[in-house]
Amino acid sequence: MDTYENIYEVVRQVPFGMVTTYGKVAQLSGMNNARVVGYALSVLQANTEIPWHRIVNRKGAISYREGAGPSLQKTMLESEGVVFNKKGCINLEIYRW
DNA sequence: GCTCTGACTAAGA
DNA sequence: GTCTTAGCCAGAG
Repeated sequence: MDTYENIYEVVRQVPFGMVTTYGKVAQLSGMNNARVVGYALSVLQANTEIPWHRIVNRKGAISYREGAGPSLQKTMLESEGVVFNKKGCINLEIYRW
């Protein structure tokens, strides 16, 4: 459990209206493995306090099981003021934490 | 204890 | 810019 605790801690530090990448979280959490970060978020519950929707892949695109249902995450990010481009990707130049 | 899979990333083509 | 290959660590079988 302590393994993912670092990851959750990092994600929780992401400010409102910003996003970060799996690699960044992995590096900050000391995991150095983006896949584990994704796995850690996958075991999170919907009523969690962790802003998992602020985590995107390196392209800035939504990742919720590779296109399983990104509409929810996109909506939540838009509610925070995050803007998506035509490809449905976030401008990491602006919103990257 | 070994093998496969996985919300990924970096490097090469 | 996109596609492919290799690598990383942690769970599930």
